Amino acid sequence: MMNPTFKSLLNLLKSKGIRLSHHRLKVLEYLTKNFSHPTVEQIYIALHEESPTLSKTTVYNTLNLLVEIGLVRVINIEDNETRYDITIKNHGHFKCESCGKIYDFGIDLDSSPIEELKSFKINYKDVYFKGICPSCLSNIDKTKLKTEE
Amino acid sequence: MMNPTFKSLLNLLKSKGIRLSHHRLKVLEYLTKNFSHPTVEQIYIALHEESPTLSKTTVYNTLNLLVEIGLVRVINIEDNETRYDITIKNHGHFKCESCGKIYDFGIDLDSSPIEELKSFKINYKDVYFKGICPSCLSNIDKTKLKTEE
DNA sequence: GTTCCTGCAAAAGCTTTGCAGAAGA
DNA sequence: TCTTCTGCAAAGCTTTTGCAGGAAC
Repeated sequence: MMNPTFKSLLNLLKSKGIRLSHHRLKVLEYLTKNFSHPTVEQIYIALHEESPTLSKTTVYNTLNLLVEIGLVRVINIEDNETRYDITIKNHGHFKCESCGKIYDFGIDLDSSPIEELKSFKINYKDVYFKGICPSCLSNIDKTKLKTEE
Repeated sequence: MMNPTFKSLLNLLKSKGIRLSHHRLKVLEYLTKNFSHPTVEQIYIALHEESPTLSKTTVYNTLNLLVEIGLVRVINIEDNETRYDITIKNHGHFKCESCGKIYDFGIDLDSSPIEELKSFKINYKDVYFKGICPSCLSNIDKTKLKTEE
């Protein structure tokens, strides 16, 4: 049930003096099971079904808390939606402008440091790409073929 | 007064059938003169002084229009502030977490395409870094020295 | 003279806040 | 028991919208 990674997360929270309340655990569990870069709304809707007493305020509070202690990253790929990501490893985010899905991709910006920024202290690096994903590309092709028939 | 770049911008707008109204020109001019990645608020406050009839709605409308036709880029480095950038050339944005200033830096992600994304159609690439800028770093050092005196 | 733009006010979203009651340690 | 968390409602922001009057062409 409880994988080692999840358990180590809980220990980290405990060590910071953060109470492992029912709702916080639910939010954490959701994030570790769904790497879909969810919005607050998505998390709330999903968890509210099984925990009807959960409020959106608590989802906000919990996410802000997790971001603060560095367990969760904010994804600002779009200006009208804030998304959250629990994956720690270095990666970029690609958002499909057609279906809205967000894909992770590996990218290592540390291997060749940027000369211009050598006297800057860099704490976070975000890479956001936008475009059309392969699945939507092939759908567009099909639509074209149909139209041209 | 009107540099060639600015003139070519106007021609581009004309060619798209966009009217060169007084307020639109003011917003465009502001963007070409201030590479400070301003927010809507900053543009509004600056221009409202000389053009008191300018409304915030028009600033929003104009910026959305310019983004739509690809003349201006949206910067979502922070989730509580949308910034705008008229520079076309490829560059990343560094935001100082201490003073809030945004710095441009050159970065070329096209030279080594990402294998994982070879079947994706990529339309936009954004690179956002956060940390502390040299100026704030030296201030922190000075403060430390003072405290330790 | 048309068409499009602009400003105002209101509405729509999203996120935060204050506080009393509930739950965790 | 004491501290912290939670939910509700309200407030605070930013951004969008509807519409009548005004400016651009």
